[in-house]
Amino acid sequence: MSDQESILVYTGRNIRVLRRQNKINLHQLALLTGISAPALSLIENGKRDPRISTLAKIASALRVQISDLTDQQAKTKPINLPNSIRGYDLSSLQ
Amino acid sequence: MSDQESILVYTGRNIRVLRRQNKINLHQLALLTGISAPALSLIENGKRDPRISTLAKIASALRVQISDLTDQQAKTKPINLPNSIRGYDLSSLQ
DNA sequence: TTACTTTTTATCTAAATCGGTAAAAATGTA
DNA sequence: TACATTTTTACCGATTTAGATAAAAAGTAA
Repeated sequence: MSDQESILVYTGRNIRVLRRQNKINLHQLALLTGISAPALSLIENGKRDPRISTLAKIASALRVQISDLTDQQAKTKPINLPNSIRGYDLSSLQ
Repeated sequence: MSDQESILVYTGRNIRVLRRQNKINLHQLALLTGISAPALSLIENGKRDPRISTLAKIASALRVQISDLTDQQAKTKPINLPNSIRGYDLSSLQ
């Protein structure tokens, strides 16, 4: 043990890091998950205590395991895949 | 990908396996977590969608990471430590 | 079988999530 | 600066979690 930081805080931070690595904004993540952008904002800021099904939707959209969201020391440099398969095609989303 | 089993179902199963490996019943886990035994029963049976703070309490009581609860293929044979430090001293709990 | 323990289910109340909407604030860009 | 984008905050209503309690069901041992 070491840090005494809230699970909500570092889970939210992990989500934000992963979302920005995918270069999508809250609105786009909302479209991908079905979770509203305001709710996502609260979760990323550690101000909401999401259910595991909510975490599962986020993990699925970001293509990571739930543990990648809940691990305190998340691997910040994940899977650097070639561009062809790295991101989503969000062209259909405004 | 492969299985299409609910996160709730295998998370609940992981908790039940880990709880029984620690040889404690729902009542004792309730005392350790502050979560009522009926609530724990629902979670273990995949009938409730717990918040991550609830999962965190359970993980802490079982001395595992949250990811050990949410991983679909959990390591069923964890840390076989010597008896002296393996379990809790539950003698103070009835 | 009869006890005893453990788990499950039901009901109630309080509090929280969550989507939606709207507006405000913050951030970024020209 | 001005303008656009993004994020945050504040409501609202519907649904759900969760503790408490009690009772029913299931499991275990004698």
